Amino acid sequence: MGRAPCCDRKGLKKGPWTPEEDKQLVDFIQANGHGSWRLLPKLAELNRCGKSCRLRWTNYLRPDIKRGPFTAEEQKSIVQLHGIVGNKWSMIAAQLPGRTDNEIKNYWNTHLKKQLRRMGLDEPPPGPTAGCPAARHMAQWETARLEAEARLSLLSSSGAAATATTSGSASSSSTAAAGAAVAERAKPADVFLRLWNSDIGSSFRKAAAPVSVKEEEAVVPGDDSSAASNEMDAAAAEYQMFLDFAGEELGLFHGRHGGFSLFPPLDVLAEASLDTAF
DNA sequence: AATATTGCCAACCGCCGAGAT
DNA sequence: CATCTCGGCGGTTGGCAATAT
Repeated sequence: MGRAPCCDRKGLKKGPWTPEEDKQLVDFIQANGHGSWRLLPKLAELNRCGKSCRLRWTNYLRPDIKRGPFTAEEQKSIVQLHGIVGNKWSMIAAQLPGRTDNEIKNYWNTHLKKQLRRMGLDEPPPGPTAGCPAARHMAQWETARLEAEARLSLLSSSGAAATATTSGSASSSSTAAAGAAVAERAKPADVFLRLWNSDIGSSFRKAAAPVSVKEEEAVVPGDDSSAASNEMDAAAAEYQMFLDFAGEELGLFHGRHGGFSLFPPLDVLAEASLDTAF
């Protein structure tokens, strides 16, 4: 019953790959394709588990992998996407051509997480709402919102007097409202703001806010948590609506724009071509 | 110069869903 | 339908390099 065993787990080499092993693997895949990873090590005469070969190929040897430091645009995309989908590294990687999920995960854990922590925007401490995706991602959401506002002031400064709202991470919904007002006047091709100012964004904000506040409250064991639980469910539902909206309306997770970023480059933004965004 | 500490990242581990038998 | 593996994913770790003391 079932398939044949994956591989003989005895005597297989582990640890860092040597240049010779790399060459063997690359030569074989370029000549034959990887086909079945289970059979590959035997066919390529590698003393490695198929899983190890797959990992080495996808994370390091693949010819289309982009090496080198992350660009500012890539960093932004990672932060924004992480704010939306969380630790779905493969999903984030799919939007960043040439980058692997492992690379992005490492970069997040070693660089971006620290940056956000310095800004006071790291994930909330474990608590009663730790499992609520809406609460968990509000900090990153806020990061993206602040950038949208900064871009708005740049855009509006060319026409009318700029009402810059870059007041830092402590800014509240009032600055969001100010940003929305400017957005209404400027009609920018800003995907984020369109989303933020939509009914979906509005209901998401309303649903998420009480959860964030509750997060700071201590929970006494034995308390009736059904009310809080209901709010968590509501916030999660709103969050799901946002995800659906982002995915279906914006083509966020289908690479429709080829190399996704919520924020197009400023020069593109200045041309304000809505057709390219939707 | 020697040692300790910190940061980085390649690779491993364990879990899970899909699919084969 | 049950059982089992494969392939893929996210979390974690170990070792090396860089930096600080």
